[in-house]
Amino acid sequence: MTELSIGEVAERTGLSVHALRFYEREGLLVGPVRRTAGGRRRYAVLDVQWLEICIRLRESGMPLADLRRFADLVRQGPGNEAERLRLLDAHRQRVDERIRELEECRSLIAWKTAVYADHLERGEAAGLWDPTAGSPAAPGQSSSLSSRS
Amino acid sequence: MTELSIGEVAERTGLSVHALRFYEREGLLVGPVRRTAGGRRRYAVLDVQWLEICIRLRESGMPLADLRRFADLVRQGPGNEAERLRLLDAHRQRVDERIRELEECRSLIAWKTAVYADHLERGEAAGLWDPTAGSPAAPGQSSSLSSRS
DNA sequence: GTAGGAAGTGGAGCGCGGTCTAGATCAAGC
DNA sequence: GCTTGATCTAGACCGCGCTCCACTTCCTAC
Repeated sequence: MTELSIGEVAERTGLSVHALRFYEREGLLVGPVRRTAGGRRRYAVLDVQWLEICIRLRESGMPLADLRRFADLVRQGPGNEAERLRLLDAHRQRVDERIRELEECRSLIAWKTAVYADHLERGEAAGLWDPTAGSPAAPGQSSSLSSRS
Repeated sequence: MTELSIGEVAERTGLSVHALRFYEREGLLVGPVRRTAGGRRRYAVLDVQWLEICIRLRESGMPLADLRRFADLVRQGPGNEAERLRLLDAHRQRVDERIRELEECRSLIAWKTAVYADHLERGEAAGLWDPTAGSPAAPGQSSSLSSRS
């Protein structure tokens, strides 16, 4: 049983059957999926592996349009590897940038949670609103973001 | 000139004036923004600081609904710090999770770009399709994702 | 006083990434 | 044969986060 039904693929990839059909319609798959005599889809191992790559790229924020572009390139066969590389590399850079951004946000959030945790530990009465209260130092440039919240 | 017009706030926060009005309508701001006699918004420093927090939280993927909930809590004043903490902390955890996820994706993408770069360096003739070709080891569990692309 | 630009309001529209519906067909088990 | 459940297609619909439109009002400068 080396080929899978759409339901089985949905189960093991985490995509819904709806999403699987949608991806196919949108040209995100490299080859046309094989069908049974009755018209049902039969996914080969390669199809599922490709889907797993798609899922990773999507998870990391690649828009469907780029994913389609990548699938188009692969579908065209050898000869356009430089373009595939550019596409993936540009995406990797965006992912790096996004990670950096998230880490910055994370540090602000962590600092604010520390302010609250500290406040709660000292008891409800201690004032978050008192600007002179000693609280953990703020990260980044701005140092007075806590006064209101 | 300690208060700013909506245009000035847009310029320094990077939000559009449309978005600023939208955020206000959606209850994402803590206090009602002051108005001039003629009805124009005048943003105080605190308003802008709050917006900067909102922007960070949004950037890091907090949905507007949660942001509104947080604004509601702050608006209600002292006494609900524990809930604010829970909200922020839950978000921080999601951000951490997201960073982890992105890093995993990044390593797959980096590996695939390495495969392509390697291929191009050896010249267009070398086969990406040859499963026996020595290529950098794949990260994670799956080791045969390259054969198709 | 009038021109021009910024800002006001309410509400429609949009781009993305799916999700769901309707109604038909297929396939396995009794 | 019949039921049950998975799958099929085409196309409508949705939630989110804005964005834009139409039209009015305000304000500054000439």
